Amino acid sequence: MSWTDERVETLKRMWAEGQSASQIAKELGGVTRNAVIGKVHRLGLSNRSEEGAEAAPEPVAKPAAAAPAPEPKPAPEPAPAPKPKPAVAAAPEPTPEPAPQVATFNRRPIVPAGQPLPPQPSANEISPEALASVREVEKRARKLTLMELTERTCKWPIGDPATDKFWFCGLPSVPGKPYCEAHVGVAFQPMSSRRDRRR
DNA sequence: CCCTGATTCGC
DNA sequence: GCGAATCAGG
Repeated sequence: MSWTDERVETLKRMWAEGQSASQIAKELGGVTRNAVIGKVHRLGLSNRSEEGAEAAPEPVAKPAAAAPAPEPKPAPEPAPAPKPKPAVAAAPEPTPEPAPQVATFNRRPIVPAGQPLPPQPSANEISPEALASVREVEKRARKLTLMELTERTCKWPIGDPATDKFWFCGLPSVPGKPYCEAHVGVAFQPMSSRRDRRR
């Protein structure tokens, strides 16, 4: 891979946005973070501050709600809409994943108005052990913020996104999965037997 | 250990 | 110019 104008442009844009070198490298593909850093320096924009330009935009975002996919995969064009919904995982998983139930047990989840929440798993069949495990593990959640999540941290949302009482599990995720052991247990269920009979 | 950017230096 | 290796740090 070489530094085509287009790739350089993407690099510049992402760097300006506060994306890390490794993130940029992933986006571009075919290069390592070292390459990105090297290029950044050669371009002379090592310092993220730009004279007479934007007022240093904080890294990525400071969402009041939630802005999931920190990885705008394609399109070097559009700015990543920081508006998405409580959906989180970016799992290349074919497994049916019943959107994480965001908080609340005795109440219908309070969704930040607007975005339709994906199909609720509702009263599905999750082993009591799994549920117990989840309750247990959530007490030890690292309570990470959106920006603290990495590919190795559990991205299971805990709490109500509409309030301050919201964070992500953050415990070590199962390799290849977006969640920790406990949350994988409730997130990934086998093709339900007869639920959903038709269609 | 995970991650960050910075620097060096052979290519 | 490029980027792996290395350094320095959180």
